[in-house]
Amino acid sequence: MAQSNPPFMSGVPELLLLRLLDNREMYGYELVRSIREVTSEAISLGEGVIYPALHSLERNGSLKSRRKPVGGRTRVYYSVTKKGRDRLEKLQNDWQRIRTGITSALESPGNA
Amino acid sequence: MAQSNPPFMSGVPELLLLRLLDNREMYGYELVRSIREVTSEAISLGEGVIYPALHSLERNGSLKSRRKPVGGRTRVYYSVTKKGRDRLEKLQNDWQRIRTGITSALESPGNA
DNA sequence: TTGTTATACCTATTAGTTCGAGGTATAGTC
DNA sequence: GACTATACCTCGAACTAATAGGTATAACAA
Repeated sequence: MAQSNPPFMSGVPELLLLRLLDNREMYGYELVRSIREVTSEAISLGEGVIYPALHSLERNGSLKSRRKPVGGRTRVYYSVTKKGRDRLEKLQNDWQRIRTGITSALESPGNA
Repeated sequence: MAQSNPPFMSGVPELLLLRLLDNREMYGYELVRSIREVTSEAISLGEGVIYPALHSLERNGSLKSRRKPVGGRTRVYYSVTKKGRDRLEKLQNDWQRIRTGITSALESPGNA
């Protein structure tokens, strides 16, 4: 059914990925689990969201990757570039602005 | 250029419209200005967003409308139905959950 | 050895919504 | 007579998250 436009999720995968990878390099499968953790289970993003997002971010220069063999398997580790850090900062600003705006609206008079 | 997927905006028009109309009936042009106000200018939605959103919400039964002639012009006033109130509650819950999750993630260790 | 689960990567398709630009028409002001 | 504000509307483009499905190895149990 591919429920497409879930409310309030646009930009969220990108923000979370950049935020986590700004800390330390991680690989896709690890990021999937990590996102559940750092959001206190509030947000869960599947591999079908994470991998395309990582590829897209690498394509536009926000991330770089390196392949690292670990115990017979190969992991692809991603880390943030300068461009990615700039993008992260912009996203965080956008988030703050919208978060504040909505909070403001929801608290507006008439909140019986 | 129709900049399409601005971060963090999905679901926002729907939430704000339902929230404002839950208070009192309003018409489209009024809602456009009102949204700027109640969000402290943080969020601005054009008519190209508002009118289609209103039509869509009416189509799915969340809103009902009535035409009201005012000084030679006709305004279309919208108000929230039972279904719309349910939808509003769900959206507010979604918003809280995601807002909390993201806050949690952004405050996670490594916030140099 | 067979079956199952966890790890680890990936793509294709769909859905649908926000956005800017543009269009019509009336009322009021300068 | 021109301009701005009010008030409604549609169209097309762009984009992105979600589900479902697919491959392959390692580890563990039965």
